[in-house]
Amino acid sequence: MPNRPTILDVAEKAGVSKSTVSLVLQGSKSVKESTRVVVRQAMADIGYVYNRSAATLRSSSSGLIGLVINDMRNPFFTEFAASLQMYLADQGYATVIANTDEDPKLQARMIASLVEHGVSGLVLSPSYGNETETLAALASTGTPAIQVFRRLDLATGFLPFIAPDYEQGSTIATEHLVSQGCKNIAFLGGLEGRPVTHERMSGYLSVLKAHGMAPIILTGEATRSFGRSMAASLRSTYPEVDGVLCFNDLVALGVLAHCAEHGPKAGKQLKVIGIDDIEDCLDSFPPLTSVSCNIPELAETTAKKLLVWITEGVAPEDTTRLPVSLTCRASSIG
Amino acid sequence: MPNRPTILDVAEKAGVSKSTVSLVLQGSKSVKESTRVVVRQAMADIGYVYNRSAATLRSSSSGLIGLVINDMRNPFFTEFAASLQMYLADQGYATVIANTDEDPKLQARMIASLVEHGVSGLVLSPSYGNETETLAALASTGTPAIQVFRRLDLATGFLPFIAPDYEQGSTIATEHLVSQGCKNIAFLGGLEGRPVTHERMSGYLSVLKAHGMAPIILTGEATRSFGRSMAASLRSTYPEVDGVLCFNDLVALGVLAHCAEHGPKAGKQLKVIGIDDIEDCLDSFPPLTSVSCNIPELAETTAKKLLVWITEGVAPEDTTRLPVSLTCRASSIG
DNA sequence: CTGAAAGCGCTTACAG
DNA sequence: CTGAAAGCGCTTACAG
Repeated sequence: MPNRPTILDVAEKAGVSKSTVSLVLQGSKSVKESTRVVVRQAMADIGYVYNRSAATLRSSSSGLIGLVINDMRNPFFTEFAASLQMYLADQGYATVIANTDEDPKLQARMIASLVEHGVSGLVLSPSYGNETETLAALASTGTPAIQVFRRLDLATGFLPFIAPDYEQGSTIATEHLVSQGCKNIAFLGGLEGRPVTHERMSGYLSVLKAHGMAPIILTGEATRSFGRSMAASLRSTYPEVDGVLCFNDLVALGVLAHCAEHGPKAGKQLKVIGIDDIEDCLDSFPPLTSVSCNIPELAETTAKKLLVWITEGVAPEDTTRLPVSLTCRASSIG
Repeated sequence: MPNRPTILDVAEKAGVSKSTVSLVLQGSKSVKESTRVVVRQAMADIGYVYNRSAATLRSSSSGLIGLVINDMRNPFFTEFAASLQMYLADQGYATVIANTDEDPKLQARMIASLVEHGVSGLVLSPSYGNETETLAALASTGTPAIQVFRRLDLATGFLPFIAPDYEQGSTIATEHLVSQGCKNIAFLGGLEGRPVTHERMSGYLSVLKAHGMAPIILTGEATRSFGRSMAASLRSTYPEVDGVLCFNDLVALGVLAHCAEHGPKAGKQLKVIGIDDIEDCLDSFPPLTSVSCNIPELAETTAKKLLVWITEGVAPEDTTRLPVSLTCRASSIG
């Protein structure tokens, strides 16, 4: 392969100066239509490929957006990532997705790497721990960055935060369980002491209080297998429980899996609700009622605010909460 | 924020020339340990951040690897992506993950964009269709690229291919069903006419032939919901079926979901096997027997071969098949 | 082991 | 509407 052609080659082929080629590349209005056509044709003829590194160096804007995710194996995050990437691609930005697997050390390294690559902006669904390093990596260049779903304590007033209104979500979910006649409602999953756990629990607590009911709380990992095992211990320890709100859909799906195997009948004897409304909710038995966070909308909002920040220098407000709704399916009606 | 410091600032602060700083950055052996320390310290002091765009421009190696995936919502691909990224990160490469959602148009655009960004190499799990454009985008710069899992027809001899040995997988899975006493074994899922469907079917067909059994084949989408609905029609149309091999785990999990709801008893009356061995196999009811492709190993093999190609110019052989194994769980033993 | 100089492929004012 | 020139921040031979 001979040396990759440059705008100089294009300019020569098209019989214009390289500035003109550059302007065509940027879609400038000040290039005559006829020259634009000639230049485009020349590019096609000699197989020109735009070199973004050069452009980035000169203009210090890479057109690259970093997305750092704490758990890419959770379908919820995957759906968010896919939506965000689609939207950004439409706007001419490429997305670099990095998975930190809840490892804060890795998170700091990934962010540092993305910053070196000159990302124009960053979306972070953070892992907890090591906050100082993570934020230092971010602060080193002043790259616009938004945190989503979870909030790092140290980052208030520095990293704008966008998330679904989990408190509202757990409120309407718990109200729904009450209206379905549940008398003993448990909350399952979510790691103790995490802000996001408390948020998702808060509506549950206030609704129970309003109805004079006592909370039953079993915290733990947000996984299917935790859901399965908790369903078992719930049954032996609190046999009176007839409704559960789960930290997320994975936990709820684990509960349903246990019920399918050992009973009680989900939907009938035990009403189950998850949070996130991932696609798998449709295919469980019975289909899972869940608090829908409208992931595509959340992704689009995040992308829009980030792009405004990047292109116009206007940072979003410190906290944005998006409304949620309850998608009722058979697991809570019966 | 004042202008981001450059190696010139570091050099000044450390009292050396900028070449020396550059050598330190590259970990060159020819810098005295004592100067190395001084330079590193200077970097830390003034908050220096490496500018990779500049380095890329000069050295034409970006340290960026593109991963283009046809379906990021399938946990199988997510696990592959996560493994690949971890391995590459260890080697100092950042991964750009792009999802094409089975859209070949999008695939061509994504690849073109990655190439513009100067990725050092590319891993492609292709969407079918539009092959010419996809390959043209790839060929435009001669970027080393490997296709995984699926193979584009036009790409033979041009895009090396790495995949699990699906034929072997379907062979051992079908043998297992036979050894468990199944008399009527069906194959479920996978789109008609796709090479990957035929591969996964081939072992099934040959084992059935060897045992003088007649094949029962229902092709279709590789999703949970397809699995559910196919389980229903299987039961009404072929009630004699006592074993099924599914195109992938999602289909098999759909079948299990149907069985949990309507019977027959999976594992007992109907033995079910999937392919891919994703994590969810552990949490279904009953746990799903599956052909394990050893995703982390596949990811590592792919990464290693790609890096050898990039750094030493040695392309991998045209086809690499990795061995598979059967992970037996309750869905096929009863 | 370290320094001075050229150049990677673009964009960006500035003239004309 | 188009051209000539400078420069973005590195790396890379080449001297010394």
